[in-house]
Amino acid sequence: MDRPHDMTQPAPTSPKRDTPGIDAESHAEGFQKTRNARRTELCEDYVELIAELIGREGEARQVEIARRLGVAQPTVARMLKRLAEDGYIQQRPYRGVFLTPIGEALAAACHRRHEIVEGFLRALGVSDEVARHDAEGMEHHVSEETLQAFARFLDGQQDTGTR
Amino acid sequence: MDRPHDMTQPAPTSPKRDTPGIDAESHAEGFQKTRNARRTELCEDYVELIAELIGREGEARQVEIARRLGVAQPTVARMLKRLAEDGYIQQRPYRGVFLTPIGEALAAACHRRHEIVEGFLRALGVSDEVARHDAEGMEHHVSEETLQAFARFLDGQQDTGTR
DNA sequence: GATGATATATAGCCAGTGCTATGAAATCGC
DNA sequence: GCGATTTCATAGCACTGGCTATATATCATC
Repeated sequence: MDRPHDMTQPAPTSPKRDTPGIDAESHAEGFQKTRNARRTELCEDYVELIAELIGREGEARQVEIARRLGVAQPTVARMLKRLAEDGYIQQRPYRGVFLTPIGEALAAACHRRHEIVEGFLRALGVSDEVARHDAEGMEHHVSEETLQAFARFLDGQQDTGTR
Repeated sequence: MDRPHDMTQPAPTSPKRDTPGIDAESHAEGFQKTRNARRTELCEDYVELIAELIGREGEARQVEIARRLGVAQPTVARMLKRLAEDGYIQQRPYRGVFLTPIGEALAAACHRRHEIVEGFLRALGVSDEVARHDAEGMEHHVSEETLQAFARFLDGQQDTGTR
């Protein structure tokens, strides 16, 4: 079992049921998910960046990844090892790092999400620079449902916005 | 100096200037900010939750905070110590934790932001549950400018939406 | 006021993600 | 092909934020 979760209390919700609709447990669940998502976010940032580098520079080297992410090279090295173990990338020493099909798929999904979020913010009137920055932070927390809503809004804009 | 930033490279942008508009450095800056923001996010989550608990239950105890956040009580104890050192809260052992004026202000700001983000998502047609979850994740990454855009949209909705 | 329950504090562990320093391997230039 | 440069790997450290186990302090009840 991953987390025991301590079920020893005998229904602690009953003594104080003045909460509107959200009980403590589901609240906690959300926070836990958010915490655990941090690992995934890093993976996504790496894979997305690697895809971008390959597309733009023809290759993705550790030093360049490090420079883009603003971290030291050994930090990248360790993370790449993990990404390789997880099957997202393939490392060819002194030739750069490449995406596996799985990695490509993840990168594409992230890129699509990023584009939608950033485009959405801009459509709302947010400045380019801020849209880019906020999109970078938000993208990992946008569920598919919300993404659909963003996309819907963008479509609507396209119809009415070009008059 | 906080981060040396390694200025030893002689203008590394010049050899490959095929990037559209974003150089590696500003890219890196964004990631670094996002990383450093994590500490702040936790503070905000705590302060916001404490305010909510005080408002709803009349008091905020460690055990309850722990239950809401889905973490163990010692984790909360350590974080509360930090929040107290940082001047956000005041701990009165066995009587609960209270917000300082600074803490109150932070909590209010976070609450406002949270409300706007969640309301905005709902206005976009996102289901209540998902809106709540996504807002929790997104709120820390929404800049004031984007928040204003969200608020503007909500105002617009109010006018045309009630027809 | 003793005692059991509850609340808090503390110690010590682990994993993750930063870092620097440094070693080893490959590539490049000549 | 040899030395310099570049690229990558590794070791070892710090900090944060999880955890469990356990001690201590307060509260409530009798």
